[in-house]
Amino acid sequence: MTRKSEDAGRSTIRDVAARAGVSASTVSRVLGGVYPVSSATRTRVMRAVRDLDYVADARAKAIAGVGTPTLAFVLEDITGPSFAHMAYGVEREARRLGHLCLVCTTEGDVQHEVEFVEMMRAQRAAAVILVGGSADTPEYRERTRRMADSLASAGSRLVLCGRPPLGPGAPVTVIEYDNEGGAYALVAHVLAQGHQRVLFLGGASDHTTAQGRERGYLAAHRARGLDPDPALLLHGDFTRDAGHRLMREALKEGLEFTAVVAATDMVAAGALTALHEAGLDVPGDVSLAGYDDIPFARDLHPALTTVHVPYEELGRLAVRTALGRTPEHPDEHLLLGTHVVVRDSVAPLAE
Amino acid sequence: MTRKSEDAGRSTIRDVAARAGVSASTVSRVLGGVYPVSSATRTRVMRAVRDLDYVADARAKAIAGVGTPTLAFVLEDITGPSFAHMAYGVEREARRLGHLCLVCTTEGDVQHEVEFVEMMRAQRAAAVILVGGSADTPEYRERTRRMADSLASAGSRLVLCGRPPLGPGAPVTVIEYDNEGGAYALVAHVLAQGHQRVLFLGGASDHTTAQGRERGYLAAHRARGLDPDPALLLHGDFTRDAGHRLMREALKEGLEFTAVVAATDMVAAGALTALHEAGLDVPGDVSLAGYDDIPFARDLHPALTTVHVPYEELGRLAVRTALGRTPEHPDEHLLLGTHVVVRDSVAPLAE
DNA sequence: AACACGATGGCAACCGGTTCCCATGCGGAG
DNA sequence: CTCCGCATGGGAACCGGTTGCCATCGTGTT
Repeated sequence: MTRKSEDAGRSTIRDVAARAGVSASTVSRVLGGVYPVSSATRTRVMRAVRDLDYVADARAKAIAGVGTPTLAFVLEDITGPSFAHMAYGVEREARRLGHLCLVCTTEGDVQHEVEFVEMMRAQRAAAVILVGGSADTPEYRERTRRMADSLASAGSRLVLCGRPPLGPGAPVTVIEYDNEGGAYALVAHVLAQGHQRVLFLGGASDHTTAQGRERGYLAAHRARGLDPDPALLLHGDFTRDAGHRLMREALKEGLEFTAVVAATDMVAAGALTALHEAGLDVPGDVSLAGYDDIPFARDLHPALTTVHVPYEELGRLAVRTALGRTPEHPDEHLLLGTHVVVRDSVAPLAE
Repeated sequence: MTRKSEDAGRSTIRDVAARAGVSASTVSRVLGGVYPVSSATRTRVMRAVRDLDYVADARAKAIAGVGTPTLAFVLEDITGPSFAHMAYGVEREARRLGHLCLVCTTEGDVQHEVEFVEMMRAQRAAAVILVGGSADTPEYRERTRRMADSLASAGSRLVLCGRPPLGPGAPVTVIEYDNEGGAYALVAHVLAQGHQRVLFLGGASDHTTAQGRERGYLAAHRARGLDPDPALLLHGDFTRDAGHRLMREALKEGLEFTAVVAATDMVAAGALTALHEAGLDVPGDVSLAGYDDIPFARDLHPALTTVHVPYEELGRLAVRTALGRTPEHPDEHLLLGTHVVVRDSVAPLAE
């Protein structure tokens, strides 16, 4: 009889109006809730809405200026535990603030990133959050600055989360965590155990996160009047496999060291496996430390000494400050602190 | 002079038209690309577009029927490694197919889930992917079925990914992986090593994923004519902490067993730590196996024997089949296979 | 009984695009 | 030289909502 069920969801506000015997404006007002409508009319409208299983088209509402705001966030790889935690923080806070949350993984492809940001500008996203370290080249700054400007001119906002800042004047919000400070504290802890030759399993040498951690490594040495052997600075990337490979090579080449500091826990995990494969005991034969304090760090054997980074908090802060920005509170640049978590993988130097 | 820079991004197609001295339709056509436009006009328009830094409002395009389609996916917790991999698969495939990807974490709250699905219906999302096991109660079926119907009537699509199916007739796409089969194979492998008393660290007892794995555990025993001691079936959840706690308790209570099968690798990781804390050697004193084959499984010590689940592929398939559904290819119900990965944590029973 | 006023709800304009349909103007063919 | 047709671009309707403004109607007041 009625075509009620077959294409119900496709119905428009005018269909509802027709069925309720009122005008579209009235339906809109009933659904809006504030405008005074007689209860008889309201009932008829609500009934039509239910019959038709009507839901207002969010996109149409958006264009009329009453939509659910959206926020986007872009990262290299969502499977990385630390990124996943940032994602979690972002999503949670976005939800709390009533925002929808778009996500894009770039797999490190700059082109993807640029295109996605452009799409977000078209979507009129309230903010775009770029997550994760990067090479800090002039090209990077130029490109990122352009994205920031174009978003800003569209009334949106670029947030750099754990990414190199752009220098003064760029319309960006920057939230970082202290890589250098964390690495400094961690390496200082290792050196305090008497180790003199500590191997550093770093990331890509142009990656700012990696650089910061490396600077901390060096600074901690200098603070003790030590001058680390450059041969002990190895570079790979932030993956488990890189840690495994680098460690194996170091072992094969007969590099001498009594402790290893990895640039991330993932790297440390790979390195640990390589050490075990070589029959070495950790921390008996060699000490090992990581960075990030991913949940798994506790379950490595021995439990990994590492640096805790408040990733989830980072994500939340990113959206909060980006969205909460007002003329009185313009650009912000936050630097979150970290702290080392002492577990079992670093021991005093024997002998 | 010109107000070019200050509010550039806010410009509409009519602003561009005015600046180029043409009509809005012409601008639309130039940007659309197909309609014939003289090259002089095209140049003028493009120049105006560049000057104003104009980008068409994606929401307005969407309502006019030419938008970028969107797809949503909903999970409990994005920080779980297996979920994160599904998320990765979903996002990748969505991007490949030109879809935007909305994400929502529910933290297990059913209300969130329902509300979010309703929002997605309003957003006219092409598909909504629900990820992760759940209790399979009548209430679940009822609720989920309602979501499926309402999405279907709006021309959208519900996908259940690793979730209990709804029975025949519901407009859903279901993609599962074989929990029972995987657990069967894994436990069979453990039993084949001579173990007789194998402890099972399960998940919530009403959770379908947990149930499937438990069924596999039981079936493998029966296939060998064994009747497992019910005291060896422990229930917690899929977290690392549950594994740790359960294992500690089992040890304290003096439960007898020579092998442990955990319902997930996370649980296994916690259990492994508890075993180590108790001074037990794995696999010397007790064997241990996990489930999921998360990347970290290799770096536990000993490397964890586990069941590989193609999570990323699962995510991709979910979007592909949901989007590729046509009248000729209606509902699908796929069951992906798994395989056990033998590493070092399970050893033949000594003696 | 006439009048004022508040409560309701419809009309139409608008948000920012797309596209159908038609008018114009140009060039080439007969 | 006239006629025809195609290339080009404008006008207006439409997508699905919201909202300002105004007409109407019922009721309370004097």
